[in-house]
Amino acid sequence: MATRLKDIANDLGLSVVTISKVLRDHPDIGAETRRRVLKRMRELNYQPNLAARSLVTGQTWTLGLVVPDLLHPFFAEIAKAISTAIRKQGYSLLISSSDEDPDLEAQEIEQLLARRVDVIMVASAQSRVDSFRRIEEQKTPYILIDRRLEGLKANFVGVDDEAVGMLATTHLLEQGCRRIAHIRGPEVSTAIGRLEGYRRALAARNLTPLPQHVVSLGTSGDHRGERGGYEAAKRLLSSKPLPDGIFCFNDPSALGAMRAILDAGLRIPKDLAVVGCGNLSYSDFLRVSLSSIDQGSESIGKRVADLALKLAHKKGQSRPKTELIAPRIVVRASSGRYPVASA
Amino acid sequence: MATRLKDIANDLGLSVVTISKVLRDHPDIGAETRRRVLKRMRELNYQPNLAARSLVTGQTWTLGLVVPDLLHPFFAEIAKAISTAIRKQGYSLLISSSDEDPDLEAQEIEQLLARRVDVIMVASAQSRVDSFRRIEEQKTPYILIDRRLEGLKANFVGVDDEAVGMLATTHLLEQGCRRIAHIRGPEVSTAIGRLEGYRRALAARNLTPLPQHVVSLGTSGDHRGERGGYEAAKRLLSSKPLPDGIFCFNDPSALGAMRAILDAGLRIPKDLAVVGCGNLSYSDFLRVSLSSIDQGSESIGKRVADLALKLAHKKGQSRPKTELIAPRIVVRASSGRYPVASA
DNA sequence: ATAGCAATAGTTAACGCTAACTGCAACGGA
DNA sequence: TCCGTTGCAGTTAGCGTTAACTATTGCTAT
Repeated sequence: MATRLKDIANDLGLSVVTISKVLRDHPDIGAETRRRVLKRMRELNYQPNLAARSLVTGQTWTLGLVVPDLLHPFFAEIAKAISTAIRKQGYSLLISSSDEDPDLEAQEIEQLLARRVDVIMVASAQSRVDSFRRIEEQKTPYILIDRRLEGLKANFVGVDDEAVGMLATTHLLEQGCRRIAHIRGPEVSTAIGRLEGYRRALAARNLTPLPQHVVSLGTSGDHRGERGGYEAAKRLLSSKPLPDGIFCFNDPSALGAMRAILDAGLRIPKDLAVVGCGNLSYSDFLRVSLSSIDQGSESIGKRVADLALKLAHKKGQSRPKTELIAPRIVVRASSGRYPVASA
Repeated sequence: MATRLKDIANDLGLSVVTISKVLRDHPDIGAETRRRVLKRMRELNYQPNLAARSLVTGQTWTLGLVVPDLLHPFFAEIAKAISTAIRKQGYSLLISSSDEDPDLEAQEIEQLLARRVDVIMVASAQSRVDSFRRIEEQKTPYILIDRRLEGLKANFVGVDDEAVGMLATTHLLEQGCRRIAHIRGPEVSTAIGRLEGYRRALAARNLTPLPQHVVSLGTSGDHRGERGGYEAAKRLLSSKPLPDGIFCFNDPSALGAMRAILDAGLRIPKDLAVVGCGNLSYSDFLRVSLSSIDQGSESIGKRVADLALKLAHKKGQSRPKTELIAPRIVVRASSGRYPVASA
């Protein structure tokens, strides 16, 4: 069916190895022979069988990526950036979506190990490290994206979540908010980091958050958090004293929260300012455009890719690297500095 | 490093083939032997080397997907649905984003061919069929998603674009619009089909669109079409007579168009009703929530996956299949039936 | 002349797995 | 008793490629 080295070798009266050497730019081939071989390769549209090559070299020229949700623009953008960056080097990308399910994620990681991908990249939904120990056993390099795991010394690329929390909270403080609430995410490093940043920003002004002003999204409901944000905000709206600003774990939860606030007849940002995190593409078109922390997903993707390529090429273990991306804030109507559509 | 069949065979004093047979549930293995082998496999955490297996079977248990843009929720959802559906059968998904660039897409297809994926699935940004002829040469089954190509008899799964155009336009007619404009997309099958549906819906009421009421998004600008929609709408707003309804090729262009309309001081839907296509996730949260045609991307993904699995298993060629998904309309504020936020 | 080397091409074996066939013992029916 | 069958395991060969040697020239330096 497909052309093999052997076909070219037969056509030209050469040995298979000679053709293979031409393919790999091996020095000990004469100019004329090389020319003939290359010509015939083009004619037959030769494509090396990567399975065969992998079998002997141990490299697959394939990287594996596991994300919690491909639909989430944050992860989609990372995936896209990785794909673009590695393409040039001849690598392909095996992507799977774990649906935020730790078991599914573990299963996917096993798949990637079975396929002997050169590097595994995971934005993990797990809290246990078992899967990663398995990866280490197989001596496959891996990179954690966005979320870290306790007790795991691994390569990591992600946003500086504490900086995220501080940036958002400090911004709200600067807008004049004094009773700032936080809708926090699940028990993963990102949520913990943002919560910590929120606390530290308040502490820097000698403020302490009221217990009833830190509520959790909960794990129930839709995966993106709109519903969770809606309900968390409703709880905040019935708390006393009423908060005058909310820093939301992510943009979907911020959208949910804004809906709850508007439904309750309050004004954004006049009565309550809102800041999200993620800076989703459609923020500009919202009823009240959402201020948000940009996590630089494209740059995360790019740096994951660069690190992955580095790991793919060097054989031995190397000391785990941590790359923190600095977040930046994009201020829109929901936190007040600009004209407000809903006012 | 990783466990091989040979290791298990040595441990148990059996031959490699016996182990391989257990692995594949071959009948001629005794119950006791099978038990011992399975036990040892679990202990050693055995994972078959898929490269080796592929080499001998000719199957890679890998499917390839090329989309124009992973960030676009339509394609992201398709990718996710495919990934979920094929996982259960032990297949993995190689995904690449062509960035709407025909040359890049052709290159990616070559990559997938070199990797001998079992089925190639493409939402194509190409207008030429060369790449697909290449796929046919290699006798790899393939499926076109969403966009068809002229002169290509291929498996196709996508929304019925003419129905999309008719649905949107008929809806606007029912809302009382009489001068309905269309912001059309590029010269690909989807845009052509929707335009055709738009024309037919009008024709069914003995209406003909004015030439100045069919404007093109253009290829320039950002890939999602917000900017294009904005500018196309501005052209429409300076045309005479002013349209009273716009059917937009996709949601981003509808968002752009809505911004242009609001910027011009007009009201949606009172002065101008707008319908998009794609039913993006955040439609509920927009300044004016956008009526949109839902293309059933999840069901497209599911059906692509099912078809792909079928193609992967049967060896011979089979007659190309076409599966058309029926679109449905989701009516929101931008086309009037519901209370309007911006009014 | 002739060891020694560079330049070029070929030989051999192996990567880990599976398809197809062969071997052998035990059993049952004629 | 003998043969055919059935149940179970092993042997052989090959998938397409590459790593690591080996072989054959012809040339240069001694």
